[in-house]
Amino acid sequence: MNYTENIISKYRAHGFKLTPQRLAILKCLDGNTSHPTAEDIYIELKKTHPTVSFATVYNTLTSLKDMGALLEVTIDPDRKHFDPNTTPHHHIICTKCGSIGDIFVDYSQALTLPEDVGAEFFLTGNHVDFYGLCKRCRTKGQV
Amino acid sequence: MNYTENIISKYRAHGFKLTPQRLAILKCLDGNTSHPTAEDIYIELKKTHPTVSFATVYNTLTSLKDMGALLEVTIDPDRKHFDPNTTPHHHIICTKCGSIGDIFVDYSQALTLPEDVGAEFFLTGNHVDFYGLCKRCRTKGQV
DNA sequence: ATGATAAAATAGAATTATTCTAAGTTAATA
DNA sequence: TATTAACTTAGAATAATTCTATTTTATCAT
Ligand SMILES: [Mn+2]
Ligand SMILES: [Mn+2]
Ligand SMILES: [Zn+2]
Ligand SMILES: [Zn+2]
Repeated sequence: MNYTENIISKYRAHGFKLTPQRLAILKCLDGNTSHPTAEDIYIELKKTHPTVSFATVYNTLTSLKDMGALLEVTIDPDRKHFDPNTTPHHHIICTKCGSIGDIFVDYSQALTLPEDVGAEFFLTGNHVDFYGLCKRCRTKGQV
Repeated sequence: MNYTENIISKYRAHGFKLTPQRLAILKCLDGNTSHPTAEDIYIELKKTHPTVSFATVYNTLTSLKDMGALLEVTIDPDRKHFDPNTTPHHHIICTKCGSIGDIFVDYSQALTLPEDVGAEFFLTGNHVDFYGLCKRCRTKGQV
């Protein structure tokens, strides 16, 4: 069962309607590792569904988030990125071009809180933002 | 030499003017561990400088960032928070009330990239977002 | 001290990301 | 095939941030 099939059954379980727009968004997200913004998805959708609205994109992304089928990635200060891979993982962002890569390593063992902070906060999760330069941006003489 | 004095000399070194508004913003930031938003600072400034504008707050924050005297914290998906403490450190955000705490631990030793990602990205930095519940929010029967 | 001037402050307009609203459309069900 | 709650849509609204044009001022050289 792939991402889309999985979500479709979840959608049905939640009593959500399966509309062409939603299916197109799911198709766009399925296996997508580019961490698209809402606009990226909107632009992609327009190709097959020219009358689709931004509201539908945002509404669907919110539904998917609420179902736990989509993550919001908060690494870019300018806009939200979305990630259909809900396996816990971390990200690295190229500080030059903004491209985002996945890091499937569990650092939890090392990521413990100092005593004073542990007394103040009950820890529920962690996410590492890595910063770097992607291969493309390191290559000299770029266009 | 405290934060403000330090920044004042840096401002002079950069040829920036020292205006009452800038001094007030520096005073507001000095030793501030609340990770305020631009609006938080604006509201605070209004008390002593009723005619101050948002543009001045943003301009000054940008100047401070450019001078390396201020960090932008990207842990809240809804707005930017600012931090006068430029010592490398990490943050924990209460997922209920949004309060942000500091974590002065260097996890770099443990935060290494897997081979494939290391081949694609040249690593320049890291920041850990911790999620949790603050004491206040854990206390039952809150107001 | 005074004047010249580049830099900064201001009000408000503009922009951008996101959310809301009201009206028309449709997937799901019977 | 009809019913209807849920969905889609266009566009308005909101909120964070940036820009613009104008006025003001800190600094520096007289
Ligand atoms: Mn990812
Ligand atoms: Mn901090
Ligand atoms: Zn890059
Ligand atoms: Zn809290």
